Amino acid sequence: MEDEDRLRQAGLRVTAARLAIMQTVREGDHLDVDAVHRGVRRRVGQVSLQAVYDSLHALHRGGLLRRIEPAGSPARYETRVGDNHHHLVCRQCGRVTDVDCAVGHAPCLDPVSDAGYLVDEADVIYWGVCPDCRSEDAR
Amino acid sequence: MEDEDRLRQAGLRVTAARLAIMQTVREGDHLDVDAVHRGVRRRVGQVSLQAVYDSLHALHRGGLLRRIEPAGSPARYETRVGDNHHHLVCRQCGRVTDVDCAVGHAPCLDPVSDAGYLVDEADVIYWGVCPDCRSEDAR
DNA sequence: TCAAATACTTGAATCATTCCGGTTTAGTGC
DNA sequence: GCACTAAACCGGAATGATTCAAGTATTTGA
Repeated sequence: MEDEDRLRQAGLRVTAARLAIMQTVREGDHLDVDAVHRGVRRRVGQVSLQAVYDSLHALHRGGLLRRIEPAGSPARYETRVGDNHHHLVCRQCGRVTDVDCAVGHAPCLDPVSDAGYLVDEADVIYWGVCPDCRSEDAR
Repeated sequence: MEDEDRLRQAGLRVTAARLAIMQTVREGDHLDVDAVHRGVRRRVGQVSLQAVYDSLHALHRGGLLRRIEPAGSPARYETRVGDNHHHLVCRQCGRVTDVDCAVGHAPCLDPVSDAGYLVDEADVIYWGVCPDCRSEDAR
């Protein structure tokens, strides 16, 4: 499905900025807001940072984008939604890499005990050092 | 083991402020920095917020405290370290509740594929609505 | 085509956290 | 017990991602 339709389906208006955000995020690799902003401007010219914040929120609320926020780092966005995959985060360079979920389909949504909570999402972040930084260190 | 010994073992000096921080965090429930600060002052009088930040970092580095940082919320601390348990976080009130790990002993440390990362920690956060907020909502 | 709702703009505010330079204190060796 | 040094602590200022606010522009569907 096209971004345009996805936007409409989520009850959002279609604007050049939003389409550019979707493209930018899709082609990028877990970009932060600033990187998205740069990408959007490269595509469609002047767009304010606040508009990017606004739209990212709207797109996230509408389920078109997933937002991840590793401790101590600004928020990052990706287009892979709905499959509840997980993330590897490099402690040194901050790079984020997707990992599939171990436990099947709509997985990892069930804690051992839910303590009465109504759970709707699980965030799993593996912290470590990425291959590049490892070889960097070895030098 | 006493906090005093734990501090020394981590190569940290023993101060009234630090002991009070340990106590406060132990008796509290995933407190944020401000709450720790209030608790410490109740116990030992004037201590600066910066000292609390400093000490919490030192204690975290020394492995005496675990730090959790759910997206969009200030950092919180707990004394339960080393067992890699997980957390339920309430979307409405921000409350944090411990959950044991599903997968045994030193668990959840192995992603399906590590993509070449050297993984040393896993953060698992289940997002939902806590019992209190649920009954609040039902009203 | 027009009105209403939504999106975008600029500019300022917020707030947790960090940085800095100076002062005090705990711990060690005498 | 005393002095010395490194670690802790202090107040104050800076940072930086994010949000708020109020006005202007654009999309949409009637």
